[in-house]
Amino acid sequence: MKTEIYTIEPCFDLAQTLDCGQAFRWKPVDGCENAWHGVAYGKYLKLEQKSDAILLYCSEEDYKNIWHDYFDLSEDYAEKRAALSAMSEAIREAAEFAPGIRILRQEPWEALCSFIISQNNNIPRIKGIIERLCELLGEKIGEDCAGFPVYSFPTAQKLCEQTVESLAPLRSGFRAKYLIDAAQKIISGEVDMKKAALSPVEDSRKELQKIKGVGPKVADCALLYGLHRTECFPMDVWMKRAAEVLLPGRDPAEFGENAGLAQQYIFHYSRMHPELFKI
DNA sequence: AACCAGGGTGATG
DNA sequence: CATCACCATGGT
Repeated sequence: MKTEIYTIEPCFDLAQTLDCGQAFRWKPVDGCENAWHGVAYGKYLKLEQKSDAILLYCSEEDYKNIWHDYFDLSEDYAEKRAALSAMSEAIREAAEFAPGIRILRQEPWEALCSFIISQNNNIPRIKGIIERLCELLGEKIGEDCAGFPVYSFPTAQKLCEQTVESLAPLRSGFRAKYLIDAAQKIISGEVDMKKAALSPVEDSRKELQKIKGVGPKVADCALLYGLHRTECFPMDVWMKRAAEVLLPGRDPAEFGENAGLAQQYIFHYSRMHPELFKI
């Protein structure tokens, strides 16, 4: 039962949201940035960018149960953008450059794994490792619009049963042992993502950092993208450089509940203007 | 408290 | 073709 659902949302651009480094399983269809497809919550979705709307190819039920929340469509991004723009000229300009960025509500476990994989790594390779991880240990849930098989993201239980050797096909290098440690601690309950979702953010960070391979940066990414802790402002090498130039003397904490969105605006803007940050 | 390895790939020159 | 860098972290 395929349905077409339109969402008329002024601050929602597919390319800006799906290719800004927060999620790794979305691909342009036929290399054309007007249509995208990917997998989340065990479901395949294809979407198209229209001039004044986004078209989702999914059932009404999936839209209500999954995609509306996944794309954070209850939130008013125009308002968030205005609030952030008022706080910093650089953020105003970065947000104007990509006003259609939204913070996705990804699955906590998937976000945690994705950002463990992301450490000291480049985006094309991160995507490759995650794709191989899903092919190796995920469930086949169907076929995409081109007829290729589609796999869900593997469960913690499935990953828990692996060894560094069995994960060799991922070519994830030293990160394999971190993935296994994460799965073991989630399954044993030693690390509780539900708790991390609700605790004061310093406690949430500490909770996730019990996992080997999870430091402050990876914890912040898992919190922001997986648990929607939007006060988190993941600070990596890129962001440090960008912040020196664009936000000198500013503390990300100033941006409050919208710090994570500010980070995405700045991160995306910096990646698209690398010439500004050459030493 | 500095420093270095880990693995493979993209980017740069 | 060689070298560097990489959405960091753990270990020494």
